[in-house]
Amino acid sequence: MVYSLTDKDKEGLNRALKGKGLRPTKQRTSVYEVILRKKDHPTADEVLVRVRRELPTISLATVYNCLETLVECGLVRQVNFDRAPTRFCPNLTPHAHFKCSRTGEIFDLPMDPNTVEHLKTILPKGFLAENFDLSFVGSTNLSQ
Amino acid sequence: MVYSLTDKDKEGLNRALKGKGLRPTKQRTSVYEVILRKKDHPTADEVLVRVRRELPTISLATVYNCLETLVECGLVRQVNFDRAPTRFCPNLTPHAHFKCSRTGEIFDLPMDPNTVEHLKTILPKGFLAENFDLSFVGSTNLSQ
DNA sequence: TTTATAATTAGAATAATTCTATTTACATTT
DNA sequence: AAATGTAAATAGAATTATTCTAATTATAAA
Repeated sequence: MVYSLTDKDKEGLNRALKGKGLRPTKQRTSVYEVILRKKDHPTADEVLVRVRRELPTISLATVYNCLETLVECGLVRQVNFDRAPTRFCPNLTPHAHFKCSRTGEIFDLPMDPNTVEHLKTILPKGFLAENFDLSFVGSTNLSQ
Repeated sequence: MVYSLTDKDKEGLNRALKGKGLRPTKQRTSVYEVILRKKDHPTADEVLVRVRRELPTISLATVYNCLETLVECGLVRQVNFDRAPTRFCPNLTPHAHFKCSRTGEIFDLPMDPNTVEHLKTILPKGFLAENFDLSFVGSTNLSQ
């Protein structure tokens, strides 16, 4: 094994899975590992490539299954942009996403609790949000 | 013609298209008409069905072309939810979307300018947003 | 250890979107 | 008004993204 989860992350995964009555199989562990290791926003295809370095025979269907499980457990989030495949994100802190239309790069933008609270004020009575996805598209000028 | 655009909407369409050097063909007009008429959030497939009542031979590819053009002209917006086909929205006022996970229904949630300004404060220096997409998923209890 | 269940697998199936090559419509120039 | 050039529409194929299916394997519990 080239990579491996920290004890803390491993434990977090085990606890979250157990909470749903699910098992920490090597596929799930490996997918989680890959998602945590490089904190970018891979598509399912990209996850497949990375996981295959550890588990050369894993299929795309299993990667989808594992990612779906991780999302259900609240360990991974899905990120959507217009007409683009789903991307997956291990950052569980409140944040938005920004895609640079020039480079395609995706950035996490942290949101303070105050902003999150402010956001929720737009929910009318009777609307209970389980989660939200806030994505910006624009251009970056990071040269300064 | 059963339906038709108001003069105001027609003019808005013409002006927006002309601004991009494009022509108001009957397909574009009809797609726009359908999108404006029923203010829900149809997928491209649903738009096809509706437009075919007017233009029975129009193809899905043309519907995609027209929708893309309308998006580029700023007359229609795309709405994304996890693992779901793109939906299209004619509401150009600042708002978010809420999808009820029970019924699948999608609601527009208006955002006041103050909230929009607040949102933009999370953009770091050098990040210029052209647009954003804010989507909530949760449950509604509209029985009260 | 048997048994029951959950998970994985490959590959097929489906759904969503884009591409291609041809035809048609439009606007402009003659 | 006819010819010309370009934009748009078209059908259908191709591609991409995702889900489903049925068979096999792994795991946990009895």
